[in-house]
Amino acid sequence: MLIEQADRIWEIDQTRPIAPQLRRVLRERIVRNDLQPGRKISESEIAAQYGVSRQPVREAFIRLSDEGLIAILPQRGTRIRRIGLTAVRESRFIREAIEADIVRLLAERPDSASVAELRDLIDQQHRMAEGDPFDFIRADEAFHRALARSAAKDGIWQRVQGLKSQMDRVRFLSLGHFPVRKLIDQHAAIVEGIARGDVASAETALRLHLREVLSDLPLIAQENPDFFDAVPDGAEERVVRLNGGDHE
Amino acid sequence: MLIEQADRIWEIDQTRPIAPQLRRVLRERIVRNDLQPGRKISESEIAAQYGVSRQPVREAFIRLSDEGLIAILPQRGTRIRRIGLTAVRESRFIREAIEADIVRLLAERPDSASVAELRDLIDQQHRMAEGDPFDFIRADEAFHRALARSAAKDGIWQRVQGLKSQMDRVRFLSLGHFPVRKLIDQHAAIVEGIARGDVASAETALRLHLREVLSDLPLIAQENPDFFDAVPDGAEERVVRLNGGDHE
DNA sequence: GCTACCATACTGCCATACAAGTATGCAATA
DNA sequence: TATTGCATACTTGTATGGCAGTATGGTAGC
Repeated sequence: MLIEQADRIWEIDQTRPIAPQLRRVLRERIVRNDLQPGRKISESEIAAQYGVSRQPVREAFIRLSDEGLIAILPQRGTRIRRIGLTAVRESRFIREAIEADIVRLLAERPDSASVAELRDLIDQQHRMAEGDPFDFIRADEAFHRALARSAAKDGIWQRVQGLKSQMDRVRFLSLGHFPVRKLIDQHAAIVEGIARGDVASAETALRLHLREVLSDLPLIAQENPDFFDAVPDGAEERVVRLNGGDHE
Repeated sequence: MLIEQADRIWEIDQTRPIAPQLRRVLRERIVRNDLQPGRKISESEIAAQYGVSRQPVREAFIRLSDEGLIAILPQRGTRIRRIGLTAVRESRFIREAIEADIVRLLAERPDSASVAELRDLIDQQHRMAEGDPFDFIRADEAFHRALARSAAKDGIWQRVQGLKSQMDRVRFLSLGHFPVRKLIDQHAAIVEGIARGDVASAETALRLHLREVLSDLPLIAQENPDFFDAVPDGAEERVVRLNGGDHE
């Protein structure tokens, strides 16, 4: 289940509700940069492409627009939004805040079953460290989701996913060269913090981890200027100070 | 601006895009319990009511469904969702996490202009403490929004608003009897923590504040059983431990 | 060569029509 | 009386046509 529900996420099953399927497919195509930022799309174009009418396409567009993946300009057209540094950072900020509290919950009352499950997931990650980066991304996703579920906040994960799409676009741009080993080690640090009931260290580990993922965001933006909004340079990111170590 | 853009939020301006207006109006009606939980609504009913076609209504429904305010059952109908204790608590949890980090940011680098603005808002709240509860809710909202804007995370507030609707439904049920004075004092505690640069105390003040708002959630649910989902009692809420004061 | 104008094609938005599934009430039957 | 079957009136989902506003390319005028 972790590896593949993948078979053909790219096809539309005409016998089931079309609009939600389209939403999923289009989001995937955008996040994976198959539909490139700046490209114009239209309801009729996509409708023809998938052999459906414009109506479900429109409904998919609306949801994607809410997610910030496309921009609908009335009477002018619809286009894939470029990746906005601000949007990505805000998504990360929100996600860090939420997951930090989740991890604190877990560390305050460590649960051996959950810890075991998380360690299992990390083992899986080790095994696929050298393989397809896609698989690792899925594994990473499973890990973070497991964190939420362990804290009995599974419903929250669904909310978070809408935000995640912004970050995911960046991750798919940096597919090859992110430090898998390092990320796995950070996962492990989080879990061990939880297992020891060390709230502060678990929280710090998580915050560091989520910052790592986008640490070379400016670099990626420089390497793929066409995919990003004009960068308002000088606008440095403000993140909360980590609780460990430093003091006034 | 704080008091009234209110004139007639309940009317539809046929010359402007209809779907977004409908979304706003319907959300307001649901949050204020004008459209009561459990009630069945249909696209055609609402369409006739506002003198528009089904299409924009449908699009508004989709968005409201994403917010968790209504449930669309294909071929069966659409109904106003009852207030789910879990959904409310999850919304509150997320909001606490985000705003806690925002407050930490502010307290780490106190900005006299922002502090002055926040104090102004609190003065306004004092002046309208005895007045229409609606006005106080708006003032409270302005305060929390100002927090986000001061941290240069204004974009985040828009994301948070989607979650807030769940909490707002509860607030509108408890309109008369929430402790306005106490809430204002808590606002003040947050601001003074920020002003002193006391990160821990500001954060704690905010977390306490957001918990206060829903402290009598079970009571409200008991008093208005028709508005709430069947309560899975015994499921107590898990919140993160506050950093100040308490220890094992 | 340059500018202003206009026809045309295209867009998203809305209205309407049709399709398919579901609840409901009534009637026929056991 | 209780139950089954069906006609009917809903529901949402999808398709299609018309509308108003916008970009675009060519052309006429200078």
